[in-house]
Amino acid sequence: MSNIAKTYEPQQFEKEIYAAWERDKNFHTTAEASGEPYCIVIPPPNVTGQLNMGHALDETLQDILIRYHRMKGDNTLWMPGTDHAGIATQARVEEQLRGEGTNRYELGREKFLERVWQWKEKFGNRISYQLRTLGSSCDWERERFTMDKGCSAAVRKVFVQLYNEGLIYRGRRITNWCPSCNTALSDIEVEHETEQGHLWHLRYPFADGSGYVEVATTRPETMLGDTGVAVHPDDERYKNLVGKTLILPLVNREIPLFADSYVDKNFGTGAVKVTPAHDPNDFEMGLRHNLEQVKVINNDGTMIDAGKYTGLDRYACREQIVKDLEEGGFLVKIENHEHAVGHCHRCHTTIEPLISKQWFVKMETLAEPAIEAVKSGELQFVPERFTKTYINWLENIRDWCISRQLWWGHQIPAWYCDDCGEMTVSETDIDECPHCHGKNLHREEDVLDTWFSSALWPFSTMGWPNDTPELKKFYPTSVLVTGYDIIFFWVVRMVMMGLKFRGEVPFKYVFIHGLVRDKFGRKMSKSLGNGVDPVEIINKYGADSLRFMLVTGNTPGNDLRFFDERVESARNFANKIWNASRFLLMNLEGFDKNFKPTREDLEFADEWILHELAKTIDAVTKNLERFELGEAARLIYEFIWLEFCDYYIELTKTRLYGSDARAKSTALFVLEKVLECTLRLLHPFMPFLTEIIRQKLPNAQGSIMLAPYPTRDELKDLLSDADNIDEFANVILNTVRTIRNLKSELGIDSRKKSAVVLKVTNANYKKFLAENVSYVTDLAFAEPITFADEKPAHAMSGVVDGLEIYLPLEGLIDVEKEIARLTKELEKLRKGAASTAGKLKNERFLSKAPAEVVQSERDKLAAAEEKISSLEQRIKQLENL
RNA sequence: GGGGUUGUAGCUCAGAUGGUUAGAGUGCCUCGUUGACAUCGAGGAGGUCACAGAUUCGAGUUCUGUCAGCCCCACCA
Repeated sequence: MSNIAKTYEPQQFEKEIYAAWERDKNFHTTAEASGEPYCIVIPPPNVTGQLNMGHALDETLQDILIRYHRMKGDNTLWMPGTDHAGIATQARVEEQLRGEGTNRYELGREKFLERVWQWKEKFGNRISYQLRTLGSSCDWERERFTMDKGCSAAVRKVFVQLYNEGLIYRGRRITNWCPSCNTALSDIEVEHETEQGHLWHLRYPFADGSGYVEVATTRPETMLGDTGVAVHPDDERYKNLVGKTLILPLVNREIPLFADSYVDKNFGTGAVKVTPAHDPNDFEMGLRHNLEQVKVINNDGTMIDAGKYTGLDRYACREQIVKDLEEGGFLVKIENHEHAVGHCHRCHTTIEPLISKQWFVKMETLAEPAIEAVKSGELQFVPERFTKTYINWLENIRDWCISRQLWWGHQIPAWYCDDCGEMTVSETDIDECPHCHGKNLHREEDVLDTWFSSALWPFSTMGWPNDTPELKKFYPTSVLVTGYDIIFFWVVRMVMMGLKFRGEVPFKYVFIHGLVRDKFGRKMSKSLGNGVDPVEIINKYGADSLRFMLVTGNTPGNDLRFFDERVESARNFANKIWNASRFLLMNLEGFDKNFKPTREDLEFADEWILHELAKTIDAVTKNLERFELGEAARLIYEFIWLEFCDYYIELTKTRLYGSDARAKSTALFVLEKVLECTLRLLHPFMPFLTEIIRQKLPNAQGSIMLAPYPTRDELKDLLSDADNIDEFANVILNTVRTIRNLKSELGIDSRKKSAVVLKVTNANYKKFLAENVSYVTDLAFAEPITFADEKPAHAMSGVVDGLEIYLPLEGLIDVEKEIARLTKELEKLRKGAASTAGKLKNERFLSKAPAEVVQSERDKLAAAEEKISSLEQRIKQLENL
């Protein structure tokens, strides 16, 4: 049993343990299993590539909650799966094809899709593998994919119903178009960035030769598509000119000068050139004033139907146009101008607003209940501040463009009849037009926005539209864990669809985390090359270390920085646990595993550590329930390292190495009890390490992940009901610390034994210290310790509440230095006492503060005064030497 | 133009419900090789909690404003 390696080597056991868990079906549950339902559906990673650090954080938080609830006895389900990520995945495969010197059009839709499915197999499997490496306890038997049969059926059902209810419509609209991805995008897929641009002032002459109007534009190339110039109706400068006709320079088209209140009188010249085909606002104005839509920019970003400019790229055209305008005398001036430009959030190409026929979801009626759900508290964000972001967005929502000119995705179930021209939307494939019974049908080529299927994820994964036991048991799910960056993309849409199709929110809590950044605080990205592969970190430090690092030192909703040093620190913690366990296992050898001590067998140190353990269990549980996972982890860390290892283990050594068998058995019993309990407490955070160690403990059976989460109650037979455990422990610990300090000041090796004299002033501590003085000896290497009422003449001294401590060092101390040291300490004490005394002199404090606060201030002052006077005496004594 | 968020030790961050002399990790300095652990142990230095007001007996914590950084939303050409 003691043939346990000297250092923690996670590579030796993590994979094996995970395989065993999976083999034993420890992750699996059914709707029929007992316990309160607790369910999380995974935010499905994209099959575009591999898991990144952001996923690692997301999965770790989920796994902690899942493992905690599973141990608590809940019927716990973690539903895994992946997302087809339409635009992103298609782009990756197209990139691959480009490398092979071909493209999707050459391949054709069917062959191309085969290629994407191959890609999906490869990367989907890699993601599952990576999730396993992390220790994620997903129910793999239920793994889903947004384009699998069930999810696709759900998509169809939802689409058709929304269409039939008039909530999905097809329309010719101006939409965001990415010339590189060659598809329409929704508004939130456009990222606006401030760019330094120019404002070109142009001169448009009147047809009658009576002068000109000056317009300002940031996009001169669009002037080729201008079909009007607008001014504000109240603008005095133009009042008499409205209705006149202008000649569009270079094109020589006649266009009207008209009035529209959209125009801002104070911007530029107060006159706007209007290009209905290439600007959303102009599009609206064009509709209001019946303007022609002249399309001059093509889907690929080149000019079309633009005379000599035809075929030029939009930016090359801009240059040429400006040159030509200048030559023609139409350019007035060029100003620098900062403005926001939209970019495709996938490929970062500048967006081109274009008119095309697209499919939209009407959002307003879907948004209302989603707002209500948050306001009523049915749905809660953690941290709460994201509620505001969510509501604000929903209240200003616009229709959602859901069609994409891609091949990879859910093809829209609409058919056009070439005979009668009617369109039919159908849940099942059709080969005959229901209107004219014609057979010449062709299906809508567009696919749906990826997020359309993701929006159904919480119920499509549970078998909807069938009425399954899973839906009954686990919907609504307990919590959604995700980053703040996809609240709009995903969270709101799930809520809307959940409410619409299930009549209930899809989850009760939305637990939001931040982004994982690099050590300089930059976003991890492919272009910066600063991404860190979680699997590499796991190979080096172990999954437990990575998990622990990710969950500590951050609070819900905030970003965190990734450092190797922080993983190292977590690994060191794992090593500490490893060695503490090794210590116990070595000592356990050959001992009676069934021994149970009586209450009388327990000594103070035992009572203290059990008391601390119970406090830690309470605090950890409370923080887990509040989603304060980092705080919970920190509490366990402190308990294990500072209390259990640094103090308690040291205090058991006398008994373990002594000859009293009963005392040794008692110490071993408590050591094992505390360690075993702590392992269970820690298991959600560090699943592998806790499993392997616990399996080596004699009294633990079965997998730790199925063992109960520790409670104070399970310790009740061992817990002391004394209420002064903390106080007495402090007496010991403060005394130890003071002695160590004194030794260090003197340059004495901390492990070298030194004589110590204690003058105990607090009567309550006298008996306690006399009985437990060996703790001071053991922890501070203080021996012999004698109790005295007199102070030794030559000695270093220290004062703690209730006693004075002396290191007698005949002739060894430097009196001057000692006086200086004590004086410094005295100053500190006086400062504290003065502020306390000040408070106690304040009438208003005495009358208004709660009694217990006042009392504690009094006690504090008394203790401080006692210390001060004894220090003062000590200093005086030294000065008289 | 709105909204959010951050500002605490050299660095990275904790500090529900206001109540000792503000903490951790890491880095730094001194010391330590025999029995769990150098992936360690002991000790130490280091902070007027961004700034200014307000509320309060009492503010890192609540409120207002200022400054600085980051982020999101938004149709001013």
